[in-house]
Amino acid sequence: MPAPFTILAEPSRRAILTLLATSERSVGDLEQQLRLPQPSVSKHLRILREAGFVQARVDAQRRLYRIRPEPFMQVDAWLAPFRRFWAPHLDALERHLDRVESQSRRRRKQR
Amino acid sequence: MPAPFTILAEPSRRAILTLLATSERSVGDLEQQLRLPQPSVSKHLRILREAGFVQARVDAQRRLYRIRPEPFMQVDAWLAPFRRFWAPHLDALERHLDRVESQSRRRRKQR
DNA sequence: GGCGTATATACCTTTTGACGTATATAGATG
DNA sequence: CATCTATATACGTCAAAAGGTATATACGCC
Repeated sequence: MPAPFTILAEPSRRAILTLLATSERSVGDLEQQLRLPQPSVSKHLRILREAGFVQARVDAQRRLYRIRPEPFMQVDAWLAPFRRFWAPHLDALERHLDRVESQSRRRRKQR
Repeated sequence: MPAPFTILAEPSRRAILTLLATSERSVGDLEQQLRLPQPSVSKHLRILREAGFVQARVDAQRRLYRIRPEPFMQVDAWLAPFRRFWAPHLDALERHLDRVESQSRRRRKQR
């Protein structure tokens, strides 16, 4: 299996993941949002799935894709040794990120 | 300039950066540590330099390379929206709102 | 100035990966 | 069962990127 960074090199795949970060989506949904040909979306999703970035569940003819955390964690772990170059107060940063995450979750509830 | 993720897709470049995370190093130093041909190291360093990942300073005939934080920060920022999928600091409210996702996470944990 | 060391670049070859088009599969619906 | 919708795959083409070899540049030292 290719390394997570190899997978993330492709802009359309990053765009797909960013959309899925908000919510589960069907292939057609992604196709519309990104203005990409359907086979292209399916192919990227296959690569993302095989690399563990996403997971599909079946809903009639549709496939609903959602994020899986493992490969992201690997990327995050690889990044760790470099954080000291820009994050002198790591715990302050964590608090900040937690706050941002909480806000986005609250927003989602309103739908 | 290519996106940071494009640069990081190459394994030798990630290896170079990981070595530089510890300390500043010369080209020959990297060449030895990684058992790569010298032109290969120089070429990767050029790409890393042009993408802002590293910076060189001159010491006689040698070039000493060191990490620059900016592109790493960009990667870290891109990763932010995905942290909620594995970040352990979930308070009660967030657990409630994320019920569906929590179920899939629990299933995966069992493996 | 000639030579050794350190690094960079040029050029060619090969591989990898993305894209487009066509087609296959699978379920839904009348 | 014929047809429509949703998604996946197969195949051919093309371009970007990596690797190897040779050579250039730059500095230090005798």
